[in-house]
Amino acid sequence: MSKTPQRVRGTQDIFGEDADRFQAVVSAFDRVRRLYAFRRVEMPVFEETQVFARSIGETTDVVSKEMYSFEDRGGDSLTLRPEFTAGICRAYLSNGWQQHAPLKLVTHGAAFRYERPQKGRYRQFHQLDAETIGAGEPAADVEIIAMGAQLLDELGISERVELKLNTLGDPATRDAWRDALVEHFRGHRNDLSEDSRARLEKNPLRILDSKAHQDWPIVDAAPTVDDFLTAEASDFFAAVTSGLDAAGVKWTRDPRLVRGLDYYRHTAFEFVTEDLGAQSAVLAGGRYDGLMESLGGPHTPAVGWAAGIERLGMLIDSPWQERPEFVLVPMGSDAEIFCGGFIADLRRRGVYCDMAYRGSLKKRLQRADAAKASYAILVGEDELAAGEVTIRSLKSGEQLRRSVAEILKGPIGGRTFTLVSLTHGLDGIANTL
RNA sequence: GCGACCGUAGCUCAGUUGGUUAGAGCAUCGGUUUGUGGUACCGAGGGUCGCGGGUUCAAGUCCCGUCGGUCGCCCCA
Repeated sequence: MSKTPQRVRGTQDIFGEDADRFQAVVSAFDRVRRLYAFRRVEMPVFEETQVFARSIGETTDVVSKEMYSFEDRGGDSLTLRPEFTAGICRAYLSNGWQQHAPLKLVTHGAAFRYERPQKGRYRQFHQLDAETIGAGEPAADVEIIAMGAQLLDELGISERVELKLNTLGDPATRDAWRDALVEHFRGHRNDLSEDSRARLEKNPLRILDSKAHQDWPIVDAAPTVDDFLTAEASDFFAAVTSGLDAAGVKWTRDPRLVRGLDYYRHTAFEFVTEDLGAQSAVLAGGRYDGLMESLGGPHTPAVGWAAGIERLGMLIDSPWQERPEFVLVPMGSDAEIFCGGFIADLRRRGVYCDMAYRGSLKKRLQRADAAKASYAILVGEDELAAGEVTIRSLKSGEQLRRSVAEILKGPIGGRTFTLVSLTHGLDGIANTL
């Protein structure tokens, strides 16, 4: 057993291609959210425990077992955010953001749940989050789902995911449906799995997505929400589905898709995949019109979703790795000093470059090659004496001498000028100076 | 919290029915070439075989425990 500190369970050191994947997901998210006119917010990583405890209501198991809660030095109970929604709602209430309603927001970052790690599931994980607060119109549901769909499309994984959609109706619908479900499952109590018999008392809606095969016939025979939809709830769902159709977002109805908490109303949706083991959801959300009230605020309709960055990162194609255009290769201490200044000049002009400052010339060129740079810039005594550098194409091996003064003639920020003055004449690049 | 499987070099792994001094590839460093990368060849460093106990003449190998990892169950706000 090593004496050095180890990574704590369920955390990740994300490096290399995984880090590139992470960044690719976040970049796509930021691009798409701008297209939909969602504004960026940055939220605290921790909140008073009650922010999350009240948002998840009576499910005390989750509060006590699955939240990262701790006392600070003043004795206050704080909790690392297990998700973004509750914190954003708290901010909406405490900052008077009602004045901006309907407010379209996105954020992303780390979230924390004390769970057993498995594929696509970590204790510190990372989410994208989108919320539209203060909008009760079905158009808000359509817009935010369409944004999720476009994100998945731009990530190139729309073929690997499917949008499942359901409605939970309004409170009257939900209560009636829930009662009917309980009655139905009680009638088949002895045929249910052990887990589902326990769920019958704690969270009967969850029996609908039971993984136990023996439950499936009973689930299939269970009453669906459609039998209990009020006229308003039915109209709302019809507006959402026709809006999605108009937006060209493909969806399938999943009458078993539910949310356990009472504040969820109407729309529930999940983009699911079969490529992530037991974790099928990659982007999921719904309308949570009752949440603000459970936090003590006024009735405020809202809809949102969250998506796991790691899960999305696992699904996308390997992203393009950024590579330097130039690697400087100084030979000798005078050249190293010169290159330290020269590379700063190049970088101020916006050129992505790096310097190989260790080992023999051979080693330095190997490093330039390993970095997948396009060109190496060699500087030794000859070059210094002449006020020049040698540009070597790492593709063709062609080399040319270039005047330092000419390269640096262009303005700060003059990236194109600098690139051309370095590379023209190599690899068929014409001199356009 | 429960279950299954897995822990050997920095990484990926091999290691025979238990049998001498535990191996390979990749990576790292050096050399063939002290101013020329990708390819090739040569060499070097790097391991208390996760940890503890047991069985045995002998344990990387078998048994028990423990810690860690992976996957699944529960849960999924």
